[in-house]
Amino acid sequence: MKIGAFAQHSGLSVDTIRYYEKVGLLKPPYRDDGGRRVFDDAELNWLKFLVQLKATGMSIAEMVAYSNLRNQGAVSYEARQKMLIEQRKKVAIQQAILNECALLLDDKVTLYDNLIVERDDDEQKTKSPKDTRCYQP
Amino acid sequence: MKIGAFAQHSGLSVDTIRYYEKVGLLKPPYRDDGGRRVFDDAELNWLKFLVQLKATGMSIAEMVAYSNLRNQGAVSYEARQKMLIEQRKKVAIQQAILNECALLLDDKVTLYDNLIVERDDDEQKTKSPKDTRCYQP
DNA sequence: GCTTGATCTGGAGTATACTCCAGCAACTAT
DNA sequence: ATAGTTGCTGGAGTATACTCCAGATCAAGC
Repeated sequence: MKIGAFAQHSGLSVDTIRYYEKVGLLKPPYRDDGGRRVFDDAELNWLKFLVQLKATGMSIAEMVAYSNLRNQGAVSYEARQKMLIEQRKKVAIQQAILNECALLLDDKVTLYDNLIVERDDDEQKTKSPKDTRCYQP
Repeated sequence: MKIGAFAQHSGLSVDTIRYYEKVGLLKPPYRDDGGRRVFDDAELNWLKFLVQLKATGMSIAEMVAYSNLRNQGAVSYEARQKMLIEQRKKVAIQQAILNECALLLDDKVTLYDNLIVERDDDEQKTKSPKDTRCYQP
């Protein structure tokens, strides 16, 4: 598949694909007669994996390190696994932080419900104190 | 408290504190006789909240927008609540993505366990094929 | 008094990860 | 055949969020 389709299937832009190739995340692909890049499904799966690593907060530099290990073949299994274990730990930390923040946001949203009610109550009282008394004859 | 202590309590650097003030996340603090910033606990709590918003992936620009609403007082309750609800949704999405990535990483780590065993089996066979036959006399 | 460490200002510099552009080549549909 | 789309390269530019620096001031301990 050509770079446009490759980009679309991965959710990245064409420029980003070329950038990823330049920094070493993607291996230089086969070129057709016209000098255009042609990517295969294996490379698409690899790129999708990179996108997921990125979603975990891994930097390009780290992904390049992983990519280089991958290019060394079976001898780097341990090193690669170690990197993934490290990243897994970071994900756990991020998850904990996000869970905390989710609770905080929920609390704050509830708090604003209360603040809005209080504010509007005050407004009522200030504007026409007699109105409130209508309901307590 | 002075900027050094303020920075330490918030987990940010002194430079970052001044940067946050410059962009409008922190209001210009009281200055002592020597012209030094003096922060109070209320501002520390606000900053800690900002740090948590940042942890949810909110950008500085969005935080400034929120901060500006806050400075308008009670009239912006609804607008602020709306922002927090939006951010809460983004957090839910991030959580879903992270959960998926956590599963992926766990799978990959297990996969590497298997790959390592396979690789070492192959190595055994290649090096001394008789060895494997020892256990099948 | 003097040194040391914290703080000040304004502005420049950095890291990361893209993103865009000019100018050209090649494929594709009409 | 021609117009439009896609792709190419090399390099410059951008957005974000800091981070660092020079040169000065100020407070506190010896």
